[in-house]
Amino acid sequence: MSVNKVILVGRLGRDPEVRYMPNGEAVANFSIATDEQWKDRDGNRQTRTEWHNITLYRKLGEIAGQYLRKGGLVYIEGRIQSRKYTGKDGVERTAYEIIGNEMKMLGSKSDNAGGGNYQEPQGGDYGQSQSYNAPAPAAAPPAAPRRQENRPAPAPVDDIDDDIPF
Amino acid sequence: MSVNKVILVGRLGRDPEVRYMPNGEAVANFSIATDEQWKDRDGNRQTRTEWHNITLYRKLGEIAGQYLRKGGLVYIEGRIQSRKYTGKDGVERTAYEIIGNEMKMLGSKSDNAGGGNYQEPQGGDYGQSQSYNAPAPAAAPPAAPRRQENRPAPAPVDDIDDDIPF
Amino acid sequence: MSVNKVILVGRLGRDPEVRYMPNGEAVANFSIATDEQWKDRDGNRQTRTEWHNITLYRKLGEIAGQYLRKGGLVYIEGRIQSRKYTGKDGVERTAYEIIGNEMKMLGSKSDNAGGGNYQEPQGGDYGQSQSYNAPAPAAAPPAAPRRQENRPAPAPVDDIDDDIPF
Amino acid sequence: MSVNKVILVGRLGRDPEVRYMPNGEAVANFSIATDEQWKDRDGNRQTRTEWHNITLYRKLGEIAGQYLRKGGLVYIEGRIQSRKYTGKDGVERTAYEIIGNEMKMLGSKSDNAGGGNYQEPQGGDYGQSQSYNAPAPAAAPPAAPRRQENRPAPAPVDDIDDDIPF
DNA sequence: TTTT
DNA sequence: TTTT
Repeated sequence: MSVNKVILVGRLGRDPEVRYMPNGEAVANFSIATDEQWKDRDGNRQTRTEWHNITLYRKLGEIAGQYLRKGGLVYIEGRIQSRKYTGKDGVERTAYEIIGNEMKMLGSKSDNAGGGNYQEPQGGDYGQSQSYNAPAPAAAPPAAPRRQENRPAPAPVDDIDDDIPF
Repeated sequence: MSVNKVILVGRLGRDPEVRYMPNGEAVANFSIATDEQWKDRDGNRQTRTEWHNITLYRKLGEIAGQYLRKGGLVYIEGRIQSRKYTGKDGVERTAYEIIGNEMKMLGSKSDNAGGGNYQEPQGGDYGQSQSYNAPAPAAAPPAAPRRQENRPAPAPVDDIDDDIPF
Repeated sequence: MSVNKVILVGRLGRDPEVRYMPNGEAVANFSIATDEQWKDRDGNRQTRTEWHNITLYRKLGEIAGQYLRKGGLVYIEGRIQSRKYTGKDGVERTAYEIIGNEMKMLGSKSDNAGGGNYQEPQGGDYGQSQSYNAPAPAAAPPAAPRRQENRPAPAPVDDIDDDIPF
Repeated sequence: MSVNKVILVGRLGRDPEVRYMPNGEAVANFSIATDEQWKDRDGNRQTRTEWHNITLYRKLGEIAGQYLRKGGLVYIEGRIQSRKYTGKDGVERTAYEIIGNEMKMLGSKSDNAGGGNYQEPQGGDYGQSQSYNAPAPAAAPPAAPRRQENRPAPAPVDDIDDDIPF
């Protein structure tokens, strides 16, 4: 009865952060930039960058952690989701994020590499069943950390679900 | 080089508010609900409603004011845009909204009517050139109010761009 | 590395036809109309109707058979797929269809009803894992027909994969 | 009242062909490949390539002719449109194409270059008002050829609207 | 915080 | 006909 769909193509501002929920499922967070350009009334070219906070769960989150890199170009399909939280300053705010259910690495050349000993070093597309997509389980410490092979360990678990959302 | 696209189908929580910028161009604001449903681990059906703040400029804004109504089903295509603002409490927050560039009324029956003496009383689709879409001009009092025929006058101009974004 | 996505909202020209593959999985076929309207150079309003052939597999196909009806408004998300076939006249042609992986019934009122003794008589949304979506298995006779409760039996199995694609 | 939207990201099989209508407006034609990959029941990785015929009118068509190149990665947003035609063999067929209203060059590196003396040698995004998009004017000889600077002249005009659609 |  |  309703549709909530977002399609983004943009570049990562940083490498993804991958954390694990108590049940061992991965949660990857990163943000991507999209730019819009237009000419103002004086004919001057203007640019505006929008940063989108992306959250990928489970298998997609793991793949993001393995293959996506700062500066890489990525296609994300998902939905908009808001979340209320209270900051360190005691102020309630609303955070918005994109919960992705589809992710495809674009830009075949240098960016988003990752290589390592994986079979898909360059590009690929990955889907996730919408039906598995329970809304925004809060990130939490991993039962079994499952360290990534070719990148640093995820942030310490006590950093998770801190007061700043992204 | 990047894509920022949102596609929503949902119902309006209230009638649109239409205001006018100094140059006489319309700005319509309203929010629409999308629902997602899933089963939790106990097999219980869960529902979550997300409210999306929509902004339509110019011709699209005028058409929204004329035809869209609380409860009506609408298709919106646009882009995500954030905006920083400082609330009455002096706290800075970020508001997110969807700047629509396409709008189509769905739900042929009672909702979204409007009828009046227009030729398209029921449904219709309306596009807007992306190139006309300068990013988020701040809403402002109308140079020439151009009252809507079949709905109440827009909110008093001194309400516009107040501290609460939506 | 690539994206092939179609989003349609339109009305069914006929009730869906549901057939079954040898393994018992459902395949629903129907077409939906989309209209575009524009003004020609003389200012006359023109309309053009495009008919889209939709194919839904498995669970989505079953749900379509149960709930979608001629005239009903439906949201379909999927991908474009072509298929070569040779007609009765011995001529090879290419058929295009939309393989849907998401379907949502819109238009809450009379259309698309179905009612019966199902829990979701009016609207609802249904997803399908992309990963289950093997490309276009040919439709075939059912191993176990599983008659639909509130609609006529599917077309005789020897009609399936005939020379005319839709 | 309806939506007909296609979003594609894929690579061009050849350089675009640009022709001109009698009124001097450009029409660019090219096809792009999208791939889907899945594992069959034996766990073997399968690939299927779909070729999409793209048509871009006016400004978008000119930009495509200037910047898009064989092998380049491109984002296309548009609508599905069918067209009946009779081939040399006297057989009537239906051709499907995507009429694009948005085009963005992706893949910043080598592909899609074009450089020349233009200001946007690498990537960029270009929109087109939906409202200008009259359905499929037939391609025709140019009133004023307007030769492209950095590519060969368009196909001879008597090749246009021949019996084979793409 | 990305990229051109 | 592209690409990895």
